[in-house]
Amino acid sequence: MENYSIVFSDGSSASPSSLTMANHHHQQRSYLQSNNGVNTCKNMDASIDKNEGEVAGKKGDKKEVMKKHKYAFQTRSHVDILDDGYRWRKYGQKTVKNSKFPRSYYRCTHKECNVKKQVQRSSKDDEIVVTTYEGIHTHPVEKLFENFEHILKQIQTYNPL
DNA sequence: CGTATTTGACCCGCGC
DNA sequence: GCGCGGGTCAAATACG
Repeated sequence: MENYSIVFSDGSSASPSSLTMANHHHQQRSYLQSNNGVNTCKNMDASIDKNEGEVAGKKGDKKEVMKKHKYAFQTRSHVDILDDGYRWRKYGQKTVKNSKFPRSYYRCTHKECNVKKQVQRSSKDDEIVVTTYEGIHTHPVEKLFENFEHILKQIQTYNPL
């Protein structure tokens, strides 16, 4: 878990003054197999646990050991939905224990792009929005402003797989 | 009319 | 086995 100070340049309402990011390196195959490829983000879960309670693993494909790219970060924002240039379709919402705010589940609307993300507001500090990305887009962004894309690139640069 | 959201049902893993 | 918590499906609904 490392901290970054990133300031958005457009000054939009979604602009975080600080951004904390947790990442995970899934280099342990034995771990993957022992869990049927389920939860590959032990470190990230632990870091989120401190803030929000438990985060369950996702059901995975046990046949092939595929890499799961999962990135979680939290921003200070008054809006839940950060426009990162992609289009997301909401497919679920669940209440989380130990949190008065629900968690929303989104999927990338692009065809054959299986990227998912969760958005969850902290119950303690309702200014904090925790966003979890899973997967890598198989297509370019459509939108012009690439603020968040830029941030993601920075994250991936700082945390090479 | 096509697409996105809402929302309860459903599924699954896990602990008791 | 059953209940619980978390994640997803899908039918109904909303919206342009």
